Amino acid sequence: MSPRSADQLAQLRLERRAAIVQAALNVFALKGYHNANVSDVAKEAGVSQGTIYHYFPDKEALFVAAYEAWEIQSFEGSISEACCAADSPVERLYLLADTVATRMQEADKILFANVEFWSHLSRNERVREGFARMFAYMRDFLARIVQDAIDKGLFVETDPKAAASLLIAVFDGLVLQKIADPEGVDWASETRTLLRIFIRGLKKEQDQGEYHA
Amino acid sequence: MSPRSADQLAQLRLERRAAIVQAALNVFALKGYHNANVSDVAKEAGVSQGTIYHYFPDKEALFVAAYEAWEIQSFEGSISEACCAADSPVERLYLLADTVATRMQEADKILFANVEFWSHLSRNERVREGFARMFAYMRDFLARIVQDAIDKGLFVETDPKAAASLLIAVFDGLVLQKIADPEGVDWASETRTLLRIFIRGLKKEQDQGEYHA
DNA sequence: GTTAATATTGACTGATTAGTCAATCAAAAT
DNA sequence: ATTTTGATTGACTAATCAGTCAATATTAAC
Repeated sequence: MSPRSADQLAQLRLERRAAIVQAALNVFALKGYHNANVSDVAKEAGVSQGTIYHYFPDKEALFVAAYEAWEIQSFEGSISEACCAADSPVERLYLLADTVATRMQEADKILFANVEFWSHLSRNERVREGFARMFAYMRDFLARIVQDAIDKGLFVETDPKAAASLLIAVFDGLVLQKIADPEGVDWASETRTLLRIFIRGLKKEQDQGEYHA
Repeated sequence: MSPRSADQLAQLRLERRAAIVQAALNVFALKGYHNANVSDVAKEAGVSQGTIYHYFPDKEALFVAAYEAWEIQSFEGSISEACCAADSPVERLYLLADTVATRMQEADKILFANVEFWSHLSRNERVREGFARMFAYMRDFLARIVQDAIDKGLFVETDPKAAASLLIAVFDGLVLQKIADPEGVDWASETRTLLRIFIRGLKKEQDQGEYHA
């Protein structure tokens, strides 16, 4: 009917591909890599199994694509934005924690995806590279905030990258606890408590014997 | 040849079972649940595949047994001992961190097992229960130390269980980072830095602007 | 020494599923 | 209208592997 340009076709192809990736993310996150069949992904995406293999050479490539989509969805978007709203570096850390906590709470699926992906870290080179890239991105992002706080005389002298690593480690650890006991982790409160302790541990001037928000 | 009592036989049976469990732990930890075949475990244990099924009803039961063995190996033994050596609760925390760090460093296998087991948390009820039990054990253990520190006026008033959860979370998170980049995590130093920040964040009386070991 | 009971074996099976391919369809170009 | 190009399909295959079982070995009991 309506004639389309080559651009439009390429666009359509990208959209179809994106739909498959999104379906793969949903299915892998829900069932895990090994329990998810390629035909499950095809059904979820509303295409046939053959079509999947028209866009991806094999199941592993599909998984990696889903992993990268998750990576982007998780970090490139809202987090970095949300974080630039606050003025002081300390406020920025709190805001960042809140944003992460909110995302974690609303996207249960992603929690599972998370661990599923982690379990492939040790076995899939491309996943490992993707993780390393994402981790470096997050760590440098946080490290800049910590460095800023040090420069402004708010934090004691410390290695900002190490501090950032530790912050990320805590969030990752909380994710695991949430998976083990979904009702037991109150994200909003746990992350705030955590940050309060952590920031008090880094602050130069401190109230004696009292927390402060 | 030599006659044996029923007790000795039962003992032999237990030993054979333990050998299979240990083999399962090695194989699952190395290859992951889905990539490890029951026949691999049999070969590692030096028995036939049929024998495995004489001791365990199915692969999942074998996995859970391996998980529980790991659980016990990881925590019941050296950690609680090492931790009771120190006098002050703060020293006890440092000692505990060192012990865990050492164990993590020497047992690469267990790191992988760790994540492999985590990835089954969301899908296997028995693994989830085992994890919850182990987590509660560790958390209560740490919480008692924190409570002790609060009682002695060393730490500010805080929820000791929440503080303990956070400590565990950081260690778990560091494990993940270690898996993603095995060379990048210097356990001894990272865990000490972590604890220094954490303890300073909890301490009542603080040096202003300086860390102290 | 004979029998009973239990442990062990490894070849086999039945089910599952990643990946293929010949046939079909749809759109674009001529 | 016809051809060409590429997307789509879903039935099919080839391989894998958890779990079985009839046969065998080992030990205990009598």
